[in-house]
Amino acid sequence: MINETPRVRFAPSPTGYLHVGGLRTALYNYLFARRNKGKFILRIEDTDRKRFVEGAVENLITSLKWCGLEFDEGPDSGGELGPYLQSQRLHIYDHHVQELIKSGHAYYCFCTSERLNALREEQQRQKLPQAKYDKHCLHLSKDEIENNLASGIEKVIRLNVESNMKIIFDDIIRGRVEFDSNNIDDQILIKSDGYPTYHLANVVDDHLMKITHVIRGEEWLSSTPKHVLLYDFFNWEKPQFAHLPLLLNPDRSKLSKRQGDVAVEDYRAKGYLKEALVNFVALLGWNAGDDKEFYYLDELIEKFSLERVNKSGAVFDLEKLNWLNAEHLRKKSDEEILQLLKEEVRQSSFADIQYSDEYLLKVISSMKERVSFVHEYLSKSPYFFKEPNEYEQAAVAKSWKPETPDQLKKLCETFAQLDNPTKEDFEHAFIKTVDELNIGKGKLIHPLRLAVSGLSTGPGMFDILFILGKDEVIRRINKAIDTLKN
RNA sequence: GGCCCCAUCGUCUAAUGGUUAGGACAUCGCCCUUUCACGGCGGUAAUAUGGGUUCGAAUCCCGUUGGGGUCACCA
Repeated sequence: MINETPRVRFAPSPTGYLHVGGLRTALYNYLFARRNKGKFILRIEDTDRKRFVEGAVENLITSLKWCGLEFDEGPDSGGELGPYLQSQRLHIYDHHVQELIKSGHAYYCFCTSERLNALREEQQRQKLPQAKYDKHCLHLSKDEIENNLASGIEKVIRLNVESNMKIIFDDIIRGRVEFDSNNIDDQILIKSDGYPTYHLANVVDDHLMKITHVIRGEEWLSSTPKHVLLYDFFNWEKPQFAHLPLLLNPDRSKLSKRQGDVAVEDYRAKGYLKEALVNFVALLGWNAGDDKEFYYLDELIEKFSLERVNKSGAVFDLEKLNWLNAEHLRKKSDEEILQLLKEEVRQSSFADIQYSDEYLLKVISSMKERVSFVHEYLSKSPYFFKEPNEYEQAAVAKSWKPETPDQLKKLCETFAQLDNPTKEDFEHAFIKTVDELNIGKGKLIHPLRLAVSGLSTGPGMFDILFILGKDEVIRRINKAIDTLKN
């Protein structure tokens, strides 16, 4: 145990997508493995045939890889201790559960769902503290069991939990946790369809796959005593447990679909950078003990430790995610952003217009401090991609005066004389014009911005003029004069 | 309801017996500025509560309250 290389796993059920809570669990497992030179394993817990979702496993892997979490062993990456799909390990669970039956720690149960329901209702009517199976089938005779088995009636296999036992385990995050076996039900281990339940499968697989640390969500804490019992009954060494605090909705309930996006692919589709998502989710429940909040994955690996994971749940705060996205986006080089922007343009309504890299790079450097998402280059400065067709109402009312058209015409005449103007040339020409007009700069600069961009906000005026170029600027001014003259 | 977990600004968190309880997001104000941002400066804002222990408690113990999780032939 001491010098064993750590082996951890992320064991999601393939429900169709990667939940951000799942991403956080996967990330902590990954960081722990990389930090401690261990192995990170992906195991798919697909033992519920009713919940089978086509393509879910592929989708899960795609999301995980998009985030940069590469696993060492898993369904599509091989490994010595596979298969890594539980549905392909049925014979293994079957083999092990037979041992339990032999040793008396598990037993066949032939109770119908009608009897189980009646039992539960009766227990509720009596206001018993909790509903539990009454161990009816534990007391069946050998012959009865043989006959039932031979007759082929439906059966399950249950865990035989003894009463009056203390079940204690140490959790890395929560410390010592204690349960009373009287509160633990005779959990079904093998379902009537022959598939194992989570409890059996996860213990058998974690043992066989030599998992050293079980790092999972807090929702598993209350079923951990069942797992501890199984390890003891099998006479297996237990892994170390670390139950992570839950990710919460703004109302502090467990993060769920009803209150917003929960799938990694949703955030990806909304334009969040993987660096930001990973950085954000890492900080939900963990910190290095200092004030650093901006991290890349490799820095997280270097700093991560389970000992610094918090105990209490954390609200998934979109505002902070947005801020981190902006931070990560601004830290990228213009060339990196160029690639992202070209992809964004390709998927936009401007797809068939050609913009040169040189042009887009100018747009990027002028807008970089003003956007939080790549798609905002298009939505916040559409005028770099097409001429304005309408003009911001409030700004027109505020700055478009009766004398404005004539002043802008004069400005156009000055611009027209420029030869391949730089930003400074535009500025000088502008100043010369307002001087001749004997008006303040502000008198003309706002209408000019409006005429050229249709909006009242954006990069420096002369940056916009330079990026657009002389001919386009003059064209747009004339169009604005025509449109707004009324 | 039983069992289990948790409890510092609105949110994420730091402070592992001695701090004017710190930082970040958000928010508000000021500066910068032709606009909007970025940036800079500053403000509002927290130890749930009652008892202990201690010279001293956000920190340790107990109770209360509050929140969450879990009680399936789902994971």
